[in-house]
Amino acid sequence: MFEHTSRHNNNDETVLPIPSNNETSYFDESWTEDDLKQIIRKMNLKVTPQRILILQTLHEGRVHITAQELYEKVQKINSDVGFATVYRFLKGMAESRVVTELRMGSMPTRYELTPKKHHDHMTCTACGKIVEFQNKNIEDHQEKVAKQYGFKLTHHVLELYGICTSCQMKK
Amino acid sequence: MFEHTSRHNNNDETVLPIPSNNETSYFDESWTEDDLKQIIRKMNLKVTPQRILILQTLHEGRVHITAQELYEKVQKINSDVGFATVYRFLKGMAESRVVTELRMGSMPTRYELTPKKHHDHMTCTACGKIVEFQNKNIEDHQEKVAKQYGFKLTHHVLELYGICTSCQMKK
DNA sequence: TTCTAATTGAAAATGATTATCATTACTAGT
DNA sequence: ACTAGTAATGATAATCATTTTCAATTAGAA
Ligand SMILES: [Mn+2]
Ligand SMILES: [Mn+2]
Ligand SMILES: [Zn+2]
Ligand SMILES: [Zn+2]
Repeated sequence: MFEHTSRHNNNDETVLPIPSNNETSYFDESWTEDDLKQIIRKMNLKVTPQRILILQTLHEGRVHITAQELYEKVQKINSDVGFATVYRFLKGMAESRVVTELRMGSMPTRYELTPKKHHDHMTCTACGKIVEFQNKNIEDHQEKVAKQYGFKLTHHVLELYGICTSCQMKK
Repeated sequence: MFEHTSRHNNNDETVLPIPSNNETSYFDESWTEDDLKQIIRKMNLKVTPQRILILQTLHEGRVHITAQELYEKVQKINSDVGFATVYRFLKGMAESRVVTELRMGSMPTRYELTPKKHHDHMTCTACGKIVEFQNKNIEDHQEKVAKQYGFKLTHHVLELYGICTSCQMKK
C-alpha cells in the first residue's frame, strides 16, 4: 500500500509525463555532497553529517515519505542519527520550504522535496496510489476567489480522493 | 482567534451572501427535539439525552468547532456528558456524513454540520478568519483531472490560506 | 586551536484521539 | 409496565505522532 507515485504535467487537457518514477530518486539530477551542503547552508543551518545524510536519503528515496520511514532508512546507513533529529530537520526544511508537508486525512505527515513547479495530489483510497498533477485552471480560479474576498494567498491544499482505474476493476 | 466565519455562495464571479452568520446558529432553521431524534435514528443509533444535547449544541453553536470546544459547551449544560462520548458521536456522525471533518494544518480537527451544498474554505493565517466559498469551475476542473486519470472521485479537500483584508491593513 | 552557540540523541512530555471495560440505560417484545 | 438483551456511556488508560528537555558533543568563526 502507498507505494506508487507518478508525476505528470497536466494543463487541463494535456498530460505530459515528466520526471516521474515510482520508488526511486525524486529528481533526475543527482546531488553531490556539495549540493547537499549548499542547500543546508542556504537555510542558515550548520552542516552536519546527520543533516547531509537525511537530505541525501530524502532525495534518493521514495517521493512521499513519512518521518518514521525516513528515520528508518537513515538508521540503516548510520545508526548515530536520532529520530528527534530527523523530525527537527524535517520541520526546519518545511519552514524553509525545502520540503513540503502532506497531511492526508489522519495519517502521519508525508514529506516531499518541494518541486520546482507546484503540483497537487490525487490519492486512491483503496490502494494508496498517489497521482501528482498540475492544473493551471484550478490555480487561476483559486486566485480569483481570493481576489473576490480581498485575500492575499500564501498557499493552498488541494487533495482529490477516489478510486483508481485498477482498483475499480478489482472490485 | 478563529471566531469569524461567513458563508457565501460564489459561482466564480458571483458572490451571494446566504445564511451567513458568525457566532450563532448554523442554519437559519431551528431544530426541534424531534428533528434531532430523527437525525440520530437515521444513522442507526439509539436516541440518548447525550446525543441530543451534543447535536443540538453543535447546531446552535459556532460553525467550525473542535471536539474539545463542543465538549466544554455541552459540559456547561449537562456535566453528565463525557468527552469520550463527544468524540465517539462526532466520529460516528462523520462516518454518516452528518458532520464534516476539517483538518487545517496541524491544529485539532474542526467539525461542521454537513451543509446541503458543498463548500470549501479560505483561512486567514493571521487571525484565523474562515471564509466559505463555492466555485463550480474548480469543482468541474477537478472532475476533469480525475477523468483524465481514470479516477472515480469520492471527495476532496480544498483549503486556501492567506491574509485577509483587515489583517493586511493591520500590518 | 579556542571558544561559544548550535546541534545532537535519549528520554520524557505533550496533545489529540481511541480503546477498554464495568456500569447504566434504551427499547423491542412480552 | 416489566424484562432481557444489547447498545451506550464515562472514567481512565492507552496510542501514536510529534515536540521538548537537557546534558553532552560539535561546527565553524575568529
Ligand atoms: Mn507530490
Ligand atoms: Mn464550512
Ligand atoms: Zn487504487
Ligand atoms: Zn485575518
